[in-house]
Amino acid sequence: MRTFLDNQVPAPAGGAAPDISRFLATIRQRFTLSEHEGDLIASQFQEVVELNAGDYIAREGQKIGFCSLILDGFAARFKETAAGERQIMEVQIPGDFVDLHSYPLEVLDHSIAALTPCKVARLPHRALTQLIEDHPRFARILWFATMVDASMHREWLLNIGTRNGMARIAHLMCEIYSRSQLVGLTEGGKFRFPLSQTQIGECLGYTQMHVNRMLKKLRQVGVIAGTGQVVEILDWEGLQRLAEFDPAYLYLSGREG
Amino acid sequence: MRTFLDNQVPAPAGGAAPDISRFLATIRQRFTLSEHEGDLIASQFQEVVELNAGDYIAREGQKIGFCSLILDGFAARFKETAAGERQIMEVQIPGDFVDLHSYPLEVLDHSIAALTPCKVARLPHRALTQLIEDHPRFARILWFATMVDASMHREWLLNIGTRNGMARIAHLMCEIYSRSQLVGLTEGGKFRFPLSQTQIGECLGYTQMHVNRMLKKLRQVGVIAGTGQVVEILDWEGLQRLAEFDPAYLYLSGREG
DNA sequence: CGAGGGGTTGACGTTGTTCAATGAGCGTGG
DNA sequence: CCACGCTCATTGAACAACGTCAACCCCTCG
Repeated sequence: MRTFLDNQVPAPAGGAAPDISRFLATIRQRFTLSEHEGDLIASQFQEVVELNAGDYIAREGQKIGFCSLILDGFAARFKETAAGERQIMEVQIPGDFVDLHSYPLEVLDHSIAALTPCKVARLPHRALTQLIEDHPRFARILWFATMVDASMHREWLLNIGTRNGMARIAHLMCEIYSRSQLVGLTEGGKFRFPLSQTQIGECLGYTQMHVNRMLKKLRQVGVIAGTGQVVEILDWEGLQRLAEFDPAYLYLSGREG
Repeated sequence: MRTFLDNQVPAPAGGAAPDISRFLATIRQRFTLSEHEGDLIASQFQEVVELNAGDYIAREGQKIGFCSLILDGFAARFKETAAGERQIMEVQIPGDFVDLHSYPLEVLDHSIAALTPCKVARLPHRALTQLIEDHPRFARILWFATMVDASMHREWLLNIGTRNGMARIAHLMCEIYSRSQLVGLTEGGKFRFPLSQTQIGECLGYTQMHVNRMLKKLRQVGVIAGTGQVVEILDWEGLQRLAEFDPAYLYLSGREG
């Protein structure tokens, strides 16, 4: 992966609304949403851009006028210390409406960058405001979506603050697997996990070397297999037990009905 | 402090609207809000309850129908592991609208409990819904308030994930001092900091013994003084530098104008 | 006056870091 | 085609940060 650079390659949207079905799937997991409402949201997206690994989607301190939805690829929210250490706060997968936070906040407190090549659809804040005015119900849905991010932040705090070694890494695996499953990105126990060991360390507060050793132990214990871009879960129950993983914080079950 | 128990002592609100001026001050720091609008919000609060240290304000997994605003005292958001280790995710001070998250989420992913005796005003979700319907502007303001919590979670992740020793503790001190200042709870460099060393540890992922040693070092270096309920900052610049504290994540400056 | 919550301190063990060397894979240019 | 520079992964040994165990203090409250 290249370092976090800023060269974006805009691609013409071609007039047709982008395929945001993965995003809609995450919404419909929790709210009822008619086909018409889904199309309405999709039609508001203005452009689709292709990003390289390392490209910024949003930048700390910047005032941006649009939100981005990941159609394809992986991204991450992160902040950096003065010494250049990076802390990743959330891994973003296809279907994630990544910088919805920028809508109420206007100026972002953190950055978001592509971890792999990404396809991203953009929705101007103006269109969002209009959408909410016409359909006040959407405000609650979008507010809810951002609150799930906050819930995930809290679980990560619990993870980094109280768990150690294999459990910490196992928990990250469990989360990404569960979320990938929701948007149809798993095949049996296999799922895409394109983070380098360095990036896993940046998620968990570990060095790359320590991540390497813990991954080795996880493989030795027999809960996961695969070392590259694709991870296979050999013992889902065991992995969950090891990580003390309880998916409640992801709010995957329905609310309204 | 007693352990986190569940005995709440309701106190009659007496008909008059509670004094939520500290909360309004935090809002007015970022948005313009007329006196009338402030009174309108205050009038919606239904009851004021007095809590003992350790009492729950909200409980993980519970479905609650109201939000709580801290009028007086300190509280904390936290989660627990199976082993009983507690991770505090946010320290709540007077003026904080603590479980506004429960409004969009309905079921909370974490618990909130009083750290000291607390006075808390309650606002039913129904009243909140009505308030937003009548004044759509309030939705943005409240959404914003919850997003600042998310921003604080991210800074805590950075703190626990990348900083160590004295810096980690210094950062917590800087945050509580800055936020206390906003609601008029500082006197010179002095502010109330009623967390036990155990609780500080639960915020930062340290044991009580390690917190003790780091506090000792902070005192030796001469940036803070005081060991009990009240902490005095002797060298604000030095403390900030040590902690790499940048208050931007608290969104204390105005937005709308 | 005894129990129990906090705080303080020391010796020692564990977890995770640092430094350092090595190899595998992959795209680029000669 | 191969050499090269690069990123990523792997491993070992020394070291630092932090946790554990244990003892002791002070204070408050019943």
